[in-house]
Amino acid sequence: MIREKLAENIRKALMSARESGELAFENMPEIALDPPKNKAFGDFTTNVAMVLAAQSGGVPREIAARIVDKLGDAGGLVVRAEVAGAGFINLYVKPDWLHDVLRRIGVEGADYGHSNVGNGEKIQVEYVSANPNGPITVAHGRGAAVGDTIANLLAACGYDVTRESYINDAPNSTQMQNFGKSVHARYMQALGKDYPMPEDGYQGEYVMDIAKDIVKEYGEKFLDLPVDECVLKFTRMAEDEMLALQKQNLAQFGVKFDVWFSEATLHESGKVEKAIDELKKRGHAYEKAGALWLKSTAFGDDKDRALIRSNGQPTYIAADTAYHYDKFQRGFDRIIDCWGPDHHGYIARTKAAVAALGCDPDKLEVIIYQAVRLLSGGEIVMMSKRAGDVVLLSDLIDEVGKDAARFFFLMRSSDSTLDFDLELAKSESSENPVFYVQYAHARICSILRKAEDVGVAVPAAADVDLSVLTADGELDLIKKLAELPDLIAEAAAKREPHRLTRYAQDLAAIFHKFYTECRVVGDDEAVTKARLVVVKSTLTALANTLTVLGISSPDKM
RNA sequence: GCGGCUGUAGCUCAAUGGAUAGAGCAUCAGUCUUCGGAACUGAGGGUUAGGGGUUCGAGUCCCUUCAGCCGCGCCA
Repeated sequence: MIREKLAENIRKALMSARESGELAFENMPEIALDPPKNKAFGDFTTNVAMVLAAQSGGVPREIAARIVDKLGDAGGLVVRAEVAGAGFINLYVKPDWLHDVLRRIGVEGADYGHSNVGNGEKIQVEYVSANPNGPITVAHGRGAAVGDTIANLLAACGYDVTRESYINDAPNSTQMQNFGKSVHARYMQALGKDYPMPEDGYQGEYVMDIAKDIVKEYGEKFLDLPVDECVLKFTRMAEDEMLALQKQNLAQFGVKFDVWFSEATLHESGKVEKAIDELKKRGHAYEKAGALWLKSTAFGDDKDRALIRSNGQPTYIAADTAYHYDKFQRGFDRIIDCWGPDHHGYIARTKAAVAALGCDPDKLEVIIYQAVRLLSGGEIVMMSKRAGDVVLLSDLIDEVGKDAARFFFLMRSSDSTLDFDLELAKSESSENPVFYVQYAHARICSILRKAEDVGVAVPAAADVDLSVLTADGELDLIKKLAELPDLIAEAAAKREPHRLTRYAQDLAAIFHKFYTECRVVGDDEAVTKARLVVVKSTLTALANTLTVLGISSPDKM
């Protein structure tokens, strides 16, 4: 588009200046063209003169002046080019580049903002990955929103994305055993027995619900079973129920996985053993104190990690190593794991394990999102699964709605802890950013309904004289629309979904301003038609942004 | 002790190494109120935690000090 054309012309100017001896440089610098922060600095600005000065010497402003001189009107694209500040070149582009933006949006529609930079590269995003011993909680919620949106972003950029969640269902894990014991204790209690909960048992209400379900279906049938056998049976039953519940919770949140990968199957299929054998074969495993260890220190980890305990049971790390080995064997070009903050210490060992297996650890990328604090009336709502006062994702959705929940989880950089203000999220006012954004969408729909009422159809951009668009409110809005493709590409590349929520808010604000300044459906037919194109284009860009975020675009509110 | 994240306006947070550090909320003052007022305009408010360094140029990169949160198992 326009920027490639401008960059090409700048390159030509540079070459020409070098040939005439006015500039000296060895390597053609990258031509960065950015919309300036301050619109008094033109439509696009480039720092190429300063880059050249740093590379080959010279005074930036003088270099800039020579480039401007050679650039001329850049083949008719540029109205004015000027040197500013420390050596920036500010370009004022002929206004019809904005018309191209509108025409492009009209043609691309729901694909506007998407690209093919991924070029079909196979990429896997793993997120949520909860223990199947309880419902999805608010703590999982951020991971679900972040992982899902990163997957959406990558898909929008032409990657071949696989969404996957790992089920931590290893039958001999202490967590799952504890869970089974808790269900068992509640079962006994539900039948009126005085039976103690295990130490570190799961106190959540849902455990009692599971027990009651078992009583309802089977009555006292399991009362005489040996405890161990009964616990195992209950673990399996409860796990199935929880997994189904988790899927339901996530579906309610707009999250669906292509693959649910069970840890238990890794043990059953012998893949854990195989991975361990491979590590032994490669000489990266050794025995000590009756246990088998991975020599992860040889690959940058702080200490070696146990693979098989002295009691013969494989550790979580062993299974996780087998899991990542399996991912690599499935042929992904890139693997992204999305983990909570308590897992940051596992990056080094997971990469070490992968490297020890002969896979490229650089293909494995781990995104750590920081914790969520729920605030209600300024007070922190406590979350602890075992204590039972956990906040469930389904409760949060019931409270504030799916859209607000997703938007709030995605508002901040993943690196920052997130304070989730419940009152704000459910307030139906302009203070609530998700309402502000959705309101803009609904308002546009309302304008389009109005146009329909008075019998004006929204024309195609190509059929309209767009040169009547000259007001600041109109031009600012179109410039914002023009940013979307770069924004999505950048948010995808940096794995930063929060750029989208910010863009949505900015776009909504600029639209509201436009709305105040520019009446759309009015007496002047030419202006009405052109503005309808602008409004419809805004609708498209806003809806596309919200779609990537997994948030609905309401026609009415 | 080791490691991670964070520290920016009264509050919550933005800012590919770029120009005068920006939004929202709150406060104060206004607009408009026939396309949805869930809107818009303006003002005040800053030593980007402190110190050093790198360079044309640092909130951003490096070093260091301080503060807050989190993690550091033959748990998962």
